[in-house]
Amino acid sequence: MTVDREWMHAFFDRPAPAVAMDLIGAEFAVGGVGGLIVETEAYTDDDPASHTYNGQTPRNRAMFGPPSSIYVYRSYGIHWCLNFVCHTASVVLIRALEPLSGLDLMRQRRAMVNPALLCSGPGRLCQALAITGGLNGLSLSDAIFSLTIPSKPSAVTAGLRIGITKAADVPWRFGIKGSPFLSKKM
DNA sequence: CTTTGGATTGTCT
DNA sequence: GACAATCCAAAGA
Repeated sequence: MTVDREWMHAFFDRPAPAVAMDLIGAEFAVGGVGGLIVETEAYTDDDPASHTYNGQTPRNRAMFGPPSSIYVYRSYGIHWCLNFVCHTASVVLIRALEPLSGLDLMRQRRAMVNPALLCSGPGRLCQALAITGGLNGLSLSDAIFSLTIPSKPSAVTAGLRIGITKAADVPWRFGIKGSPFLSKKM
């Protein structure tokens, strides 16, 4: 257990783009509900598109937490978005999962049947996994979470981040090209 | 105190 | 493709 936590800390204590790339293909679940991470985005501390760009505030406080903790924020007043904290106030936004376990619960929470629509977007994924602001700041080593990094790296494609206006030219979106579970084609 | 603008999604045309 | 829904932190006055 201690080993797991330390390994996880080391994995996340690196620049966000590297972590974002290595998370593709990882298996992530909350309370046994989850799947394979197929899409991520990186935000760094000196990134104009990042919530940390203007320093620490009450909202982004969790982004300054230890590596392997999580940052959850509300988007457009409606949705929640999940981030994994990396080195120095940089984070990885989890944008899409390929559902593997707990499909029935996901369908119930999302009021959707099509598996391609259950977790294909940051807001959808949080709804399917029941992630809310109440989990903000928790550690991924907490018992309700499970995260398994594959021994073999996946074939990862990089592209431009989605839905932002600042620093929109940085290729820090990562994903599995051709996956039907992406929020948007790569 | 007031205004502004989203790291989105579902629905309608 | 266009747009409304709906919250609240951040910034400005």
